[in-house]
Amino acid sequence: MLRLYDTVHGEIRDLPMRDPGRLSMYVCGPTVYGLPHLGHGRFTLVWDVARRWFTFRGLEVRFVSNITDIDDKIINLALREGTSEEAVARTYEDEWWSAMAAIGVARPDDSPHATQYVAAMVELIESFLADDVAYLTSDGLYFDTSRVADYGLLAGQPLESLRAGARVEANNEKRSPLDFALWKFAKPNEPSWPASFGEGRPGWHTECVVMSLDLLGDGFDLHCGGFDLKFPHHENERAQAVAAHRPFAQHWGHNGFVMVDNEKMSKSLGNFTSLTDLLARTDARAYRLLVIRSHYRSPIEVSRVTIADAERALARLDTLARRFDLPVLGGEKLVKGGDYHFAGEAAQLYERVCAFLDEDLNTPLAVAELFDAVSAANALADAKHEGRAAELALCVTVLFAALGLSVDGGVEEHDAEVRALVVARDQARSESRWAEADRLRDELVARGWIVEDSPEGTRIRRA
RNA sequence: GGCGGCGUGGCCGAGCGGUUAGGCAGGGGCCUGCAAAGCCCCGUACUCCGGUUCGAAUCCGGACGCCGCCUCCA
Repeated sequence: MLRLYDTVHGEIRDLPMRDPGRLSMYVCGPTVYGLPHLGHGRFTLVWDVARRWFTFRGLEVRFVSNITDIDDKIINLALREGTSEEAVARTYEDEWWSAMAAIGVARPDDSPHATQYVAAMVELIESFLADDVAYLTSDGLYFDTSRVADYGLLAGQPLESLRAGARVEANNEKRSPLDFALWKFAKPNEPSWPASFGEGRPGWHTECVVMSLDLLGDGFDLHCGGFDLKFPHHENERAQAVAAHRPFAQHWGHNGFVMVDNEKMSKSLGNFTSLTDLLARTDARAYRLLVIRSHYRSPIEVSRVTIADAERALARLDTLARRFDLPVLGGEKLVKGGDYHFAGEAAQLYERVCAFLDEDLNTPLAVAELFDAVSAANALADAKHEGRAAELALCVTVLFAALGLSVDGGVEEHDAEVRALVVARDQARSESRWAEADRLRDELVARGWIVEDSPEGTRIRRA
């Protein structure tokens, strides 16, 4: 049974399924006005891992994640750079998808754009006006949060207490500081859409509720995002669904932040590293390993030290792949558990890892178990139990692949000149000309190779 | 001010009542022509102060420190 922590109930619960065997999942996506940073990388990795694991376990997952392509930040950037909002959104959406591809996050089944859903949003807002749940101010339409009885459910506190904690608002026409913009009237030269209540653009909270319900339907299963979206974003999405009398997400999942020097990484703090920068100097798989080594709800510390640490751990896995000549699995194609059957130690490993992951995606325990299995496989092979060792090693790669981590021994290209050095070294070694062998090794090292001896002779790989 | 969370060995990071988490780094050994890789062994850690218990990192109370949300935010 697959279980997952649910924010509303504050406990781990069975994963709900409106249709047994099929899981509908919505993850709040990015606003495309800048390069994706490590925080975006974490939330996409976390939910990509979840999606992959649920798929591995036999569920048919429908995974939807939006692109917010109209927003104040986009407008401001377009103004600053003297370009159009469309151009800004397109540029950074392209950056987004290439970063996602680079870190191995599989494409959503649907990635709706806010600008494609404006008409539906207008319709929803009209119904709010009709029901007196929305009201007009000079700069737009607002949602009256007092009309939702259980407002504050996701925040975990009652409306009154939220209201008391709210800071000073710029807009004093709001009835409550908690009320939020459904629609912002267009200012000169801003992109806008027609609406019966006045030309303008939608507020952020309205798009996700409209798109998720449209694509996944009433009462869809799972709605996910970062902890910071819990309130007010998810609260407000939910409030609108309630006001529209539509059953909303049955289960809410939230992931922890990426921390830098014990502070949340965010654009507003300016302490972020873009994924693009990270990928320029790091194997993307190391970041995934770093992410799955801790629990998805915990904060993770990301620094050159922790990334380097993960890179070395990853090298240990790749070494295993090289030793056992393991297939490279994973990638864009999601792995299904039903395709594999294991015996002996591998079967036991499989059971244990599944038990950990089925219970609130406990990736750190699963990873620890898998690293134990790496040692075990090597030890078995050292003891000449080749068959058992190979089976266990294969199971390790299958389970890592299930989490989207491709263990890869990496066959690397080398030219004839390098090849000649390797051959010459093997020759020297076979004749016990050690000084010559060491000289040839030094030469290979100088060309950027790591040299290892094996029963089959000199093996090299990129340093 | 309200709500939530956290403080674990050199670092990262699990565990949440009794048994080695795991990784990285470090030390010793085996293997190796020497290495590398691999294997084996090693640190005996849980902010502090009380309490509950036969037994607490794990439960309760308090103190201190830190973080997050309440405003755009993954």
